Amino acid sequence: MEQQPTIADVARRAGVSSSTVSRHMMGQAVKSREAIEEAIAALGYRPSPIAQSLRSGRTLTIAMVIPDISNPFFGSAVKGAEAIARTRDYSLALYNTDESEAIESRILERLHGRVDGVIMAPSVESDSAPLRLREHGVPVVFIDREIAGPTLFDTVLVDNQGGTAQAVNHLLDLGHRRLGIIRGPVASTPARLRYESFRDTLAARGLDPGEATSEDGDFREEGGYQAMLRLLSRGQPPTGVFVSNNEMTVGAVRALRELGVSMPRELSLVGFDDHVVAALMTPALTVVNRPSEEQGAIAMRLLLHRLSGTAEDPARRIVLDTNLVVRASTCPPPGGGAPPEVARAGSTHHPLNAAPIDRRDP
Amino acid sequence: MEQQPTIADVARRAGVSSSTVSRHMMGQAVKSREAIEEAIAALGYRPSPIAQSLRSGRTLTIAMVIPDISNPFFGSAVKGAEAIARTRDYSLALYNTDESEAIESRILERLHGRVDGVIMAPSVESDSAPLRLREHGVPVVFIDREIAGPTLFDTVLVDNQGGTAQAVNHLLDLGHRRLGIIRGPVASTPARLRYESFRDTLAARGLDPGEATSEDGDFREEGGYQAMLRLLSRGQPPTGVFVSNNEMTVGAVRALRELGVSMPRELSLVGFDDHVVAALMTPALTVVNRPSEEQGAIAMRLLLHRLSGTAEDPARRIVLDTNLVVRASTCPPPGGGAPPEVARAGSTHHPLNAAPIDRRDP
DNA sequence: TTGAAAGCGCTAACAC
DNA sequence: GTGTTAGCGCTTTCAA
Repeated sequence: MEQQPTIADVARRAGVSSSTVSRHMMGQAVKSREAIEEAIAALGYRPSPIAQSLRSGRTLTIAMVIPDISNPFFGSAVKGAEAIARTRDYSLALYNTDESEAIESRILERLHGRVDGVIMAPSVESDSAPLRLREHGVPVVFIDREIAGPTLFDTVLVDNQGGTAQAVNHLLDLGHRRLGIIRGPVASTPARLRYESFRDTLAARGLDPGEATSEDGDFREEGGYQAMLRLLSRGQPPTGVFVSNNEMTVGAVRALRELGVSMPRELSLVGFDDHVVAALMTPALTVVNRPSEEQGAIAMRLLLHRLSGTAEDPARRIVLDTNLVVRASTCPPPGGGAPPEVARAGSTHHPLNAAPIDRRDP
Repeated sequence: MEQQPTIADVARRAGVSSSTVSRHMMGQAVKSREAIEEAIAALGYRPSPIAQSLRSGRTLTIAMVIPDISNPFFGSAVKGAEAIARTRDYSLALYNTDESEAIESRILERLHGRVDGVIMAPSVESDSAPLRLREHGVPVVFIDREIAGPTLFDTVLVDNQGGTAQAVNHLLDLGHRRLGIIRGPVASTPARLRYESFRDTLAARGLDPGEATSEDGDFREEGGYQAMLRLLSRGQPPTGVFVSNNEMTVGAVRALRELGVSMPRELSLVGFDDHVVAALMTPALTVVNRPSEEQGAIAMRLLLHRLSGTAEDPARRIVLDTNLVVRASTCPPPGGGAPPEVARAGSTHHPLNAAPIDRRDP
């Protein structure tokens, strides 16, 4: 509970000036090294990071501003980012926006001067707060989402279009013709891209996107639950449904169970984002998977690279590949569809995730 | 990209001294308020948090040091803690130890002077790093785990003994007599307490704990998987198994499926910690649940209370209740056991989590 | 090789 | 009510 010793204390004890101690700390060769080291050890001296920051103008801290830390995707991304940060002696300050633009903008306002850079998933594409940060010289890297306008920021996305196309084509290949989608908040990048790509893929296959049913969700479990209920209350409910993210998928499955709709016999489901346990559900879920920890790590690397400031590179936009993990929540539609051989052609099969499933009735 | 204006810039523009500006910022009444406010707005002045910290000695940052951010329990705890912190204008710095004592101690060393307080789940009970932080005047609150010795730190635990007893008694009530446990790393608080309580509960019910089979795990999925494989390779494998945490439960279920062991017909399983999707697996998992977000929030409240420094209260030790969520992964053992009515008596049933489950074969 | 001094941006005595 | 001054702990000129 005592006062931390300062560099002046060390200098006094070693019989030198504080500049000499500072030089020693900076790795310069110094005559009185031994005495200084003795004093440092005896006093337990540690330089004050705050004072160092005030001098250097650098905080060695990166902020990560994300919509929902309890979403496993963001949890993994944070883990990946933190691991990289630590290897470079940076700390990670975490902020949760709860998908709220208001909260996000309040957080961002407070970030000036506290952090050297920001990794964020903007809650809406119309967001202008990142631009203000940028104007103040704070580099920003987008993860998973971006904002409208010219590409000014380093960005790490996944191939939302490709992933969605994989999912939709998989359903079409199985023979489904009445498709549905549970969207996310379409003001956000991934929700918009996944929705657009859903429609584009249908059109590319000669189907009328207008006939597909779609419901709004909010990227949360409850939203997925409600959306699925609405989807099934239609006169002609879809036989194949694409759900735009992991949390909503959980809610959608819950709705199916409550209504007693058999999956995949009556309804096939493909989700975006893998859950650890998607493989363990019965039926195990067919999902579009992506490297989430890697996504966070790459964002952090981009940001630290920019902070190292060697070059004024143009903004980089990195798009990571997805892969379709075909499990048991998809099959041909009730009326019959394409044969399985055709259906599964072209889809990526991930054997590790498709562990044999005990179908015996408990 | 321009230089941030300082308080001196504002003072100059408003035609006053910087102390007057400072007073205004601190909420004092000031004659030249209008001119100052104009200058602040025109220049976009924001006080430097670093400089404020250097003066005040406070960083308005709390560190949270946890073993695994991608574990949903810790994810929720972080979410709860961050929410409380933000209401008080504190930031949360997150550090992931990956269950490694070495990494943890390196992180803690770097924390001096960077944060006002620390919330942590020590990786081992013999950990002495928290004591060093404490000596340097940094308040520490333990979450979920604690260290050996006198209670010097505020601590927020769950009722590991009570929760384990609920689980074990549930299995015994169902008629199981050959029980098994998959332990966590017993150098950590929850792993030790859950293991001890497992044995104590057996003894209290007149059974010999020595006859129960136990396997070491590491609180990770892979450890649970391996432990379950070993457990089942015994001559007389248990009919009821208690798994000490959520990640290991996922691994254990995977092992059961690979081996084609039917759950719960051949083997009943109870896990500690709920997963969002535990309810969606088939069979849905019976688990010991606890309020994880709340646990993080309480830890943060305790810490901020201590920082407000009004009183030198003794350390507080808060133990949160668990509740047993009975789902479908437990039933009487193959040879037959107590009738279900008796078996389920005394267990806490959580209706929301026990949604009806589609048992039809897909 | 080293010390003295200035200054990073802010706040709090202390005077007036 | 306001300006002057000192100082939080550090690093880096500038001289010696």
